[in-house]
Amino acid sequence: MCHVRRTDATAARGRKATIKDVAARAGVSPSAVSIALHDKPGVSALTKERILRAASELGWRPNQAAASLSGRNVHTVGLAIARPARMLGLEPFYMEFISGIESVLGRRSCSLLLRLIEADEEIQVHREWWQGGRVNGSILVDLLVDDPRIPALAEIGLPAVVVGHPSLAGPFASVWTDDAAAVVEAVRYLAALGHRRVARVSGPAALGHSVIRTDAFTAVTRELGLEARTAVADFSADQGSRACRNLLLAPDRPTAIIFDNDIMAVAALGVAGEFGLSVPEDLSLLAWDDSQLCQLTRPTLSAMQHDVFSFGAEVTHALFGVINGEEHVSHPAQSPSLIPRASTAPPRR
Amino acid sequence: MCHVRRTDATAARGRKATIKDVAARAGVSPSAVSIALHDKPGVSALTKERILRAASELGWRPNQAAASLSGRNVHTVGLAIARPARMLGLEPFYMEFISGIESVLGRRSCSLLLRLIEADEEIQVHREWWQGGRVNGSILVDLLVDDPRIPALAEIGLPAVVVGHPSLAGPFASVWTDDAAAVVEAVRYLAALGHRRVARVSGPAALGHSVIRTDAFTAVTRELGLEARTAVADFSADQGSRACRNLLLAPDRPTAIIFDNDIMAVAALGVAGEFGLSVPEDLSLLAWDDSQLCQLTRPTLSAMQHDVFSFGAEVTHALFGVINGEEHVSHPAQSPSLIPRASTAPPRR
DNA sequence: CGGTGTCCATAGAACGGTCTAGTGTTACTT
DNA sequence: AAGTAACACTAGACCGTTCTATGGACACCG
Repeated sequence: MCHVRRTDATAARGRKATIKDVAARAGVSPSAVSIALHDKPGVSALTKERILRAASELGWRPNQAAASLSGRNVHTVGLAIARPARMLGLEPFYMEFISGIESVLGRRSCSLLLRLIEADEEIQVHREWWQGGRVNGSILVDLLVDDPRIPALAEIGLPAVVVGHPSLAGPFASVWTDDAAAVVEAVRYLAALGHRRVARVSGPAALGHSVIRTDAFTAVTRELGLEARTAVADFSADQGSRACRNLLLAPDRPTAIIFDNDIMAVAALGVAGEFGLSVPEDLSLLAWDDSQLCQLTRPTLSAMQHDVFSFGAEVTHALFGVINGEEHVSHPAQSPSLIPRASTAPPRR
Repeated sequence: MCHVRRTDATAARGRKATIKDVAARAGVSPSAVSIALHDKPGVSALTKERILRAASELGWRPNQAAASLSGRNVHTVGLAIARPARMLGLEPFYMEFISGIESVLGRRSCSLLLRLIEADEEIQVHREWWQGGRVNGSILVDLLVDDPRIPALAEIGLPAVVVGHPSLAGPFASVWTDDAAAVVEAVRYLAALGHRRVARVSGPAALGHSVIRTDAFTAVTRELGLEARTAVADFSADQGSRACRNLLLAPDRPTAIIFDNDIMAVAALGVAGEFGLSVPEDLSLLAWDDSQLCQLTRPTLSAMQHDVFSFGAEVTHALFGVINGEEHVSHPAQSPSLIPRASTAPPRR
């Protein structure tokens, strides 16, 4: 389809212009064109102008594949995400994260190679990308405890940055948020409001950061002498609701619940309604990964806020560090901070 | 910096294995390796096995850049999205759409080249991608009325599929949902419930589908003799709320409002609360682009449902059609259909 | 035994750039 | 005037594949 006209010269040949066409039109050698294009010393200002004019007249852009082949830089980084499609759509996290990545890539005229996959395909995909020379490096997300990707991808020498605590990252550089500190802040806040029975709905237990948060939650509630309980879910509204129901059905139901993302917290608002509990009087709810979603609900949701956009940008920055062989790329990103809204309050006496 | 071990041979040479290394190890010529890899006739079963073993021992994958350079297929399609980062995060639409795209790409071991950009960069990005040989084709979204991308990208011969009505697509193939029919269905439904004053909060007026929906809305409300009003917003919660407030402040406020996406509809629930109006008794709300979001709120939101995942898949399918030079690729996708939930009901007398 | 296929395998030319090593010209030094 | 340095530009190798043309080996046929 799309019957279209082409610019003069390309149309005539029926193919895209190449560096040779440009060289011919400007009356120089291909080398000169390459030099002119990259602003390197070696051609006079006059010639350069002539070359660039010829290039734009022919609508020529250097073929990236050819450039990569000699130049060694493919101007691309890879990201593979393994979560069910439906869930991905709803989670604001990834899109914001990707936006952050792009904000750094754009400045370097690099692009993101994206793949949404099943978890067991990921090693394969990165192998293909790296060994096939499609990417300069990759970003690894959703790290598991003892993640099989770490040894496998280290083995093939993939330059990568891990999004997660260094303890999960093996030999890779990593950028992480201090989840433990954030959990402590959240629990202390609820304790200060007067809550004595506090629960938490976590993400999948296999995820590295779930474990880190769970450990921190256990430690800090013990330290403060709180009654604590954790239910495991998978970030989805469904499982979040179910976990929440189970917690509320227990004989001594908690007066405050912390959720590992905002979707589950939003879903919990509905569950509270089912139980005839009013938020925050009967039940305080505290979300994680604060997105605009938390401000859309009534009551608005208190949340542990996290600048996901900047986080993505920092991770990408770190990846370029790794690619360029810099040392000491790993570093913590800004810690999530508590944004109190209308869903948390002292418990009813 | 990921100090890592490499597989034997690559470590020794300090670089990735190439087809020559594989050929040498298997004791054949590079051509034979290429033939074996692609399952083409020309090598004996025995040799082939030897070659594949050598390849896997060296961890070799064909370099995509080199393959593209001769083979002409870059196994990549492009997608550039121009919306502010924050908004993208919240809109479930794009992630689901991308998931759908991926579901088709994955089967063909193609990848998606993604860029989040400012609107005025888009032509430039596609030029770069296409003329630089980075993509085999692109998907164009968020079509405007008289979109400048259409002539510009047709001119350079980019194979592309437009997401939107053919009237917006110029010479390009397109895949679209019948928005006009959906608007009619929505309005008829509200009219059948007994609503006589119906309003609509649209997306940006420059968007092609906003215009199509607005025209349909105007036509059908006139036909049914309803009092109709349209307010323009930009899909964001903020502007959605504001538009909703303006509608509700009018002397004869509407008893039902249709929104062009679900974010704005969710935001409107809050606004209704501000005004002391209960949904759906005092005010019916109908969302568009039904995502799980609509089921998370209380009351749940009635919505025009739209299988965005399949839509993405169909568009991608069509793009492959265009790339392969097939005719008659354009076609409508499934029309959105009404999912009545708790936010719509007959108006209070 | 020469002719004709068939099968296996290879040589070598693309593909479209980048980059190094070089050539030729001019200007400046001594 | 010879030497040299700076500059403008080019030839050609090279990156890692694919693909076409071709060659050799072997079997079958008349």
